[in-house]
Amino acid sequence: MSSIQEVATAAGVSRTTVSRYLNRKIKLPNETMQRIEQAIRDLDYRPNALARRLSLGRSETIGLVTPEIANPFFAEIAARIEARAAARGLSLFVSSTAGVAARELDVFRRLEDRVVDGLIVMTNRVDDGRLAKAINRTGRVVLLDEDVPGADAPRIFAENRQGAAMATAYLIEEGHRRIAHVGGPEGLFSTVERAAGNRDALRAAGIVEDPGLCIFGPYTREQGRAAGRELLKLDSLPTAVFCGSDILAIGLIETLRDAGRDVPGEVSVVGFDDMPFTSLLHPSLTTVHQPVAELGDAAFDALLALIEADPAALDGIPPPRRLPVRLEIRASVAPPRRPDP
Amino acid sequence: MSSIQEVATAAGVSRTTVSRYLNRKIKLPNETMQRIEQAIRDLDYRPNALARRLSLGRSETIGLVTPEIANPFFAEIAARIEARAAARGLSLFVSSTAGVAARELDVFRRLEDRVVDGLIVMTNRVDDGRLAKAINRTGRVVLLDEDVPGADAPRIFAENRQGAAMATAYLIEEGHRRIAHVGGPEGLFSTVERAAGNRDALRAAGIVEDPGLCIFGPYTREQGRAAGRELLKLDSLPTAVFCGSDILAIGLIETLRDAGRDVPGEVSVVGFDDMPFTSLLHPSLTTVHQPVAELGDAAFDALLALIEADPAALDGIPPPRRLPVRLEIRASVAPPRRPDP
DNA sequence: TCATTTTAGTAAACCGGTTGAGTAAACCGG
DNA sequence: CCGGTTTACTCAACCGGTTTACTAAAATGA
Repeated sequence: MSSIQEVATAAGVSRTTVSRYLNRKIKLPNETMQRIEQAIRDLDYRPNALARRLSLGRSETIGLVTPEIANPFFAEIAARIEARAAARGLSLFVSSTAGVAARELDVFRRLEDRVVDGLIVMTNRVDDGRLAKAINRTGRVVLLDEDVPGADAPRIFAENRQGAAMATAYLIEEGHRRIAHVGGPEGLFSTVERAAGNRDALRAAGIVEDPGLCIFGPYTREQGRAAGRELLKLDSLPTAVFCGSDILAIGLIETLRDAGRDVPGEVSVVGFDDMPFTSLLHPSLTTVHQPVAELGDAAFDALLALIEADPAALDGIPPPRRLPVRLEIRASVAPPRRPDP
Repeated sequence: MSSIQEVATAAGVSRTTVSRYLNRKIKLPNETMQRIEQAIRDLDYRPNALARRLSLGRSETIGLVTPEIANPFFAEIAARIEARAAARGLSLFVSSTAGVAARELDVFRRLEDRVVDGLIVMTNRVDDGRLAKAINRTGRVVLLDEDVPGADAPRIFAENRQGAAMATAYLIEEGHRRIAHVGGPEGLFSTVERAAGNRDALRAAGIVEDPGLCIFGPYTREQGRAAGRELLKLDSLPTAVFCGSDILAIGLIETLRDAGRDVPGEVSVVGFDDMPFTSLLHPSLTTVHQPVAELGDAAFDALLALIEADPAALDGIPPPRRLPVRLEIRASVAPPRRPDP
């Protein structure tokens, strides 16, 4: 691999000149330009990115922190961000934390080590304060989809509360009144918001929320199954369930089906996220669609602004951005068999 | 951010000493050690990875090239590789090429720019020779899942041919004799191998392959739908279809279902890959399971060997590794209604 | 006691770029 | 023809580590 010095020597100029020329910081007479171009071609020169990075103090890389990259919802966001980053010549470093605090925090070390210039963080646990502290210490972080209370960072969220309200309102419209809620981890931002939306819709319909029909736990398929088992233990099943995520809904439906309960015949189910492939499930899942592409784009743009803006020009962090959701009506909801009183 | 020089000054030693100490290349008396440790703590020192990378000439990053990270099959492999890389302190740079040659080749530029130390490449197109050339020029590449003919690189593949043969043999066992094949892009390694396996099984059963029942095209859901439309145009539907990938099977089933054809009642379908969630589809998909975890691990290990081995010690590229597959029997296959003659 | 080995380091080059400050020569206007 | 401006560059410092080659002092051995 040839260096800029070799190019300079071959072209009969100093390496400063070559560097400036390549970065378009200098106007050169045609003849000199051509000598440099020729030397670059002859030597098959490519600037060493490692050297440039050290010199500039930037890694031209951004990091994406996801709980689980194998989850299609996160994978889709990752794809979107990758595309946008690639278009800007930025590399994307992806981390899959499995919701383990240590692994999340480890990524911040990479921010401090200058391995990445900034981070887009999606978490799925309730922070004990360490994450917020890490964010505030390093800066250059954008929170996506899930909040970290106390962190000084731009935020991009879906309209969780409205989405949940829409979902539950739809169940009510279809005639349901005994509606369970299977939500995410207790205390987690999205859980709280979606539960609130669920409550909004119930109240608006004059339905008293039954705490016995609310089950919270991690956003996993297994938790969906567990919730299903809980519900099956009740004297009578609710006629509908609003789930805080598709993955919970999937686990729930599995259990109900295994127990011989028909969905949506006996129990209607609504999810949240609209993961790819949920339309192919049996029954195809009625769910609240999150605008994945827009979430990814907005997060990327916010991070770029954070990285490129000179720190002095930053007039505080922007208010959280809320992206609209919509209800995707499919086949997992039907009117209850005997309308509840 | 403090530098190694500041630590050295604070500890009253030279930066050489600090560097060597941190890299365990020197034994120091306890007292000196403690002074250095103290200085590191006081200054909250973290080595600048950019500087280390330039100095070492390594980026401590590997790249993963996928056709589409949003595809759960690739996402799962990415997750696996990420975990293994993280355990080694390596970063993972992920690229989603959408099967566009230019984007694939672009990643190789990053290899030349020293942005990554090596690449794990999954492609989904038939190479026109450019990819092979790029691989041979840069080296430090491992091919995963899909071949690039003429490339000098370690290869990790699934037992495509055997897997396909198992799938088709299973259809035959169930009583099918008129079996269509919906394969990937013509000429692509996996397509060719899986088609061969399909043929193997047909021949073994004395069935003459009907070229009119073979449809090839990209590994996309839309192509699966298109194939479905093709099959529906036939005078009579085949009783079973072996698909070269789950995503093709999904598209195919969609079209068949939309046309009112029952799967597996009227048509049985087998896929390939065993993407996550295929078990939740309606009907749950019988498919050839690819050992995702093992594929990822093997690819990572092969790349690590390539990067860490000193080039002289490399005695040629190892032969392709073949990982076993198994047939995952679910619900998308049933005996034909009237056994074909 | 003196040579030899070990200990505990250090100086300086190197990785390959970027950049602020400066300069020699050509040009230009009055 | 002189002073000022423009053109076409260059010098040397800098980013922050790693590493080779070397040394002064202490410990060891004969």
